[in-house]
Amino acid sequence: MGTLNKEQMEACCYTDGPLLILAGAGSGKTRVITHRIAYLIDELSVNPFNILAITFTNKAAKEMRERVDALVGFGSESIWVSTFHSMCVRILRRHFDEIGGKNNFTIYDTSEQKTVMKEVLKLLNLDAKMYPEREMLNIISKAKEQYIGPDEFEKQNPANYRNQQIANIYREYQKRLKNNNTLDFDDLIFKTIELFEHSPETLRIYQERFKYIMVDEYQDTNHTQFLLVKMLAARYRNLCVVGDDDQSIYKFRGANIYNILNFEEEYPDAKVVKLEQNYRSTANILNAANGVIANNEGRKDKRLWTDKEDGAKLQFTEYDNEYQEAESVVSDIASKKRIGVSLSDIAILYRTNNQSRILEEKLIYANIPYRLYGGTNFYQRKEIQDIISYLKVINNPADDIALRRIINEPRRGIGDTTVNKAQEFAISNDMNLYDALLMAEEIPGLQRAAAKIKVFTDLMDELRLMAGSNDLTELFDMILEKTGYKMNLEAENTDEARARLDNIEELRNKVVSYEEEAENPNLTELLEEIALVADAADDDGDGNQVTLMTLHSAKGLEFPYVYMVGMEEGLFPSSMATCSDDPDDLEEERRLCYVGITRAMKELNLSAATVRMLRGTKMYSKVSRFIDEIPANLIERKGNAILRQESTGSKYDAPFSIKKEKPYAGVYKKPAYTMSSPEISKGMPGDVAINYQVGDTVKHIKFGKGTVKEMVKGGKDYEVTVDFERVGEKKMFASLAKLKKL
DNA sequence: GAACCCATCATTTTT
DNA sequence: TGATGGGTTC
Repeated sequence: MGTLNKEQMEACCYTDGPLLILAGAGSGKTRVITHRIAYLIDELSVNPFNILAITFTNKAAKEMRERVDALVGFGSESIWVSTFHSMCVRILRRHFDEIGGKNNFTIYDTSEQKTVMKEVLKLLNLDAKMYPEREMLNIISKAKEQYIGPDEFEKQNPANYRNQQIANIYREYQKRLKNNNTLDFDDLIFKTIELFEHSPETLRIYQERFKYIMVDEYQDTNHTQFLLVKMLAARYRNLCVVGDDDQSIYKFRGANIYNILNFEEEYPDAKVVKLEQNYRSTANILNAANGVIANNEGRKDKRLWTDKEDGAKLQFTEYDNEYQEAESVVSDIASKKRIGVSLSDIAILYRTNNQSRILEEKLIYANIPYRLYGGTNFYQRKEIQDIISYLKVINNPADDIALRRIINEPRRGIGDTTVNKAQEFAISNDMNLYDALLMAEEIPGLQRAAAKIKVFTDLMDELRLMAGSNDLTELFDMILEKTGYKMNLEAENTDEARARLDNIEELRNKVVSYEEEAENPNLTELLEEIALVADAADDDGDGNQVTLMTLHSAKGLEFPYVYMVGMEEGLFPSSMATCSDDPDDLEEERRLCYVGITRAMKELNLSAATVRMLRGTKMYSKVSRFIDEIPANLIERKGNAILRQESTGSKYDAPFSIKKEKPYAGVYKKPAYTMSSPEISKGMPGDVAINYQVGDTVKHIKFGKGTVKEMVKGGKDYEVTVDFERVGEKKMFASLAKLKKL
């Protein structure tokens, strides 16, 4: 594992012109990207400043940044490693004014979008039953993903009353955002494209800057992201996209699988490299995954292989009901624990979040610690939103939504009637709510509340003054004190109030750590980080826990032991997909199954329940078709599943409607790659004289002094583990790290 | 402004 | 089944 294999190297060294890396699950994709960046810098002397690496999640960005840091000697800080959204924010902060915006905009999250939409519907006097907020926001989001503004929306859709109304809603919604000096998530990308279209000079700046562009998880990009990348790469065309069409599972959120499938049509001179060697799973697991995904049509032709051993067969058990299933999974985990398996090596994966409940119950009962991913976000809690709203109003008084949220929180006698009057006045005078409050005395009908309003605006003005000094932790504490928010909670003296105080404390910690880390801490950037980096609670190092998560959130992760529960028709694949007339919906479920299977390294246990309580009613389901798509020689069936296979007169209707045996090539193995191709090794990193060994003190250009702990030879490179005085242990490649013996 | 009742409606999620 | 939201009542 020390070096790159042939294809990985090929992908690493092909740097001029468009490149598509089809990276199968577990094929060492991140390694390739990071090594590619290192190669660009160290071997081709590309200025790190000219490199852009785009990821989808902050987590991925962070991981990539760390790995690049470890590989690249110097200058890695000037590489842009960022998500689409934070990249766009960074660009818009400098140029939004060129298309009539303000560069100090704030970002609205989903709940704020919803509030805006409610107001829009009220203003337009539309029935929320006919025009539900959620659906409206969805339609707008889909439009924005297609780079369709309100006017185009009206033009492109059938000219009926409803569509006209929706276009009006869209227009009004945008107007509100603009008045509040805010953008929603989709706008970040939309407006950046708009900026580039409107101002070719600005686009040119970024084209010149980003001479080398890499996009990870390319199968997850939506249309606007595709457009954005295309614009940026248009000049130098050094565009490298990495992805796996078989792992495209985010269609529902706008991902367009054709971005990756048609990459070669978009870029006819594109080079394609396939990474097909899997380093993660046993052969049995891998071939099970291959067997399942082979049922999809219109995929890129590729087949994962491994030189690992067959390993244990997959297990499938059908239980009577979901309680039995959960209990059995948990007792299995308990026995693993007893023989010394680390709980952090175990994951339970399911299709829908609500399946976690029973599992949690049984885990708690069995006294097995677990970590649940998903669920309510920390930032969605009321108290957190409240405090953030204070920060938002201080930062951007035009933010009506945040203002309304806190104007009477805690109670200060400014009720809905008062606020509504002020809001009406604001709208008819084309000003924002805060400005209206400042002149409350002159607003008819507000004289009585004016005194209270003044106390509030004075408080906010005072806090805003404090924000100017940029001592954010102090500002945070002042908000809690001066608004009485903290006092109120303390006075409540309930468990709930104490939990809220704890959450606020946690938010405070985030502010503190932001201030410590930021180069130039300021409120705008803090809020941006909160909006953009709202990942579910940081991993607290406490490792020995079972992981519970949806199949979706498991993408990109791996676990030695995996349980996939709820393998039932109607649940997985979901009934939405089985009933859909778009066959791709079913294929997407299958890809999700493929993702799930390929998370497992050593052992994969699948299970189903014959009867399951679903939405208050008992559901009798057939076993998931995906179980039958796993080649029979790779899987052992237990429980009801066996009864069904053996006796035709089952109590429930024959679960296996699709029983025909699919032709299968059998267990597929390739010998491990041996490096011999002179063509590939030419100019590769690796011809560095190594004059140090384990125990020596060495110096790294960035990390400083350290001691060599371990050197693993692989091919012509060494993977060196060094314990640095300042930053602790790091793994790096001898050829790239350029360590000097002291 | 809080407490309560009824109706409704349910995938997947990041930014 | 159970969470959520709107509307009503005290």
